Amino acid sequence: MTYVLDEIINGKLQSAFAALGLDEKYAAARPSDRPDLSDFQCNGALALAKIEKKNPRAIGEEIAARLREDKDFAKVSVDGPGFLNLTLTDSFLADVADRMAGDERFGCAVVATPKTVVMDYGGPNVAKEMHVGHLRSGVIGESMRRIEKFVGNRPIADVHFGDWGTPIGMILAEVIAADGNLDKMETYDIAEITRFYKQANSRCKEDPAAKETARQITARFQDGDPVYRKAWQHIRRVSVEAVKENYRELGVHFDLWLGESDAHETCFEIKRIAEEKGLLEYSDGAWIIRLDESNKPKPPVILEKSDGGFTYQATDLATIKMRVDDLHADEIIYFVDKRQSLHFEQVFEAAEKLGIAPNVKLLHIGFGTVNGADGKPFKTRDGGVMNLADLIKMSKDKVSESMPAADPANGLTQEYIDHLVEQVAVGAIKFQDLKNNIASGYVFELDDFANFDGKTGPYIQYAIARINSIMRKNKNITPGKVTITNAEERALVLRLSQLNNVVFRAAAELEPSIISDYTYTLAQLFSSFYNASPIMGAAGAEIAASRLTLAKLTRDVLVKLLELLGVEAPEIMLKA
RNA sequence: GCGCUCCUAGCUCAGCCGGAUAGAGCAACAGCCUUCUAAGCUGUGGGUCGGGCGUUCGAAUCGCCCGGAGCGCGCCA
Repeated sequence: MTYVLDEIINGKLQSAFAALGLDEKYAAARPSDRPDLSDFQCNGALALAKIEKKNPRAIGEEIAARLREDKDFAKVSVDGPGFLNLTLTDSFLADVADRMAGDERFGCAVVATPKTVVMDYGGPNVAKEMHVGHLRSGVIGESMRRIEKFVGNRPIADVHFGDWGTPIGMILAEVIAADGNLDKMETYDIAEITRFYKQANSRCKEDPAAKETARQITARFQDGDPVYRKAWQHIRRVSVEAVKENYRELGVHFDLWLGESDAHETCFEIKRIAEEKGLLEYSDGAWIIRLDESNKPKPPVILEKSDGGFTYQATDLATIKMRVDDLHADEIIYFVDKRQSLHFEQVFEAAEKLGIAPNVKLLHIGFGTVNGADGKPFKTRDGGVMNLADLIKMSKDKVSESMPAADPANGLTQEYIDHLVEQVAVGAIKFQDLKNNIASGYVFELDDFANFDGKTGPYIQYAIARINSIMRKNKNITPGKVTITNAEERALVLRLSQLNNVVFRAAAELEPSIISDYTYTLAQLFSSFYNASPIMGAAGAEIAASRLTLAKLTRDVLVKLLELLGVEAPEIMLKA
């Protein structure tokens, strides 16, 4: 039996409400907005008063009278217009901490009915260097995958590689233009292929004829031309290797490395279903599905272009069908730049009309862009897009500047320090990405790279490293039963007790920032505890044992939280 | 033109399915290292929540209007 604090407190409220014949729907507690008055508050009396046309304070007092009989509450009061303020006893809270410390899930529940959640993030493309946009998608998606898994769902992450569209034709055209044919293709590595793509990209922007050639080659390639397909396989393989290396460094995991190409055959099926359902329409040489325009004008979904190639809307629909049929998805979640929201609205509506995803929840979680100081999407000095590898390198360079030298005196090897630099640098980048709401973008300040103070990944890593140090230096003490001896300890335990609530809210709202925010405040409370509650100088062995339990529990919870964010926790963290 | 999103402290952001005294980080200022890591802690200052009207006992939160910013709108993905 898991021990979930919110359920226990809500349970107490529910029985009080039920005993008074009040609707239990309003018997919900939440962390108090007024920590000076209470640990938890319940605003149910206010809502009930409106419905039952009674005085909210009178209802509140009736409920309070019941709750006061419960010895777990130190104080129950009705304040203001009818807020129910609940304060737990120190011994009850101490017991919560003991139970959390004794449970490998720290008192967190698991969902009653696990869902299969297909998660689509990353979305890198063949031959293109990964940039900060891919970073956000990967970092956010990876965190949500871990959160889904922790609460008991079955996430399946698919990278959904962009390996099928016009860029392929562009590269092929560019190589043919350079070499006369594709014979040398297999000798090109990722750097050369990327160079071909960049050239092709600027050529197609300037020259409509080049664009047309690329389009024709794309169509023939998709149609199955063996020479083109062979060249494509090389491009894809080399690109996947490069992308995997990028994601390995970031700690972003995928269960499936499928791509748009894998959906190609199913595109024909989508077209057939559309035809069967009478949804397919021929318009300006293209095959389209018209959408409902009664609410607002919405462009139609184009399945097949006038040149015969399928669009990415077609491949997205085909991919939905495959995820439903083959992976048995209950939910499909896309973590893609919010500028693509119209695309997903269109695709989801078409999927509904086609009936290819019955009872499957389709969600687009749109995230904001990474911006420069001017508030516009981040660009490098020469106006290009900041690529991911450069970004990571810049962060590492900054972290390296403040690293101590490897030295037998501090017990650190060069190998450890190199690893630490990576953990801190990547942790800083990822936390930055996860600390605000997904939908809001953030400003990427190069100058702030040297600064790891305040609400940052390294701050939390540092808190963990300090606890590790405490554990090392107090090996002779055995963690014991928790006793609350001061305000800092109480505040820490109270915050710890909200873990389950936080994790499930993050899962329900698909919002890792709920976790990053909680993680930060927990680390903050630990820092205060650290100053107020010494273990070595504790007044008595029992207090020392209690504090050691709190320190260890906090450390374990912080490590778990960072794990849910996809951030690593170094064992030792030193600065020069 | 149509649609979507946003406007909260000097800066970057939380809070938004109505509740009490609107919070944090950075920056600024003042303190704290002979004691478990100062990437830390403690404190101070800083707000017409873009503006207006409305709904409500109660609005940063809900509705409408206005102003400002960004993004997106059939054959790129």
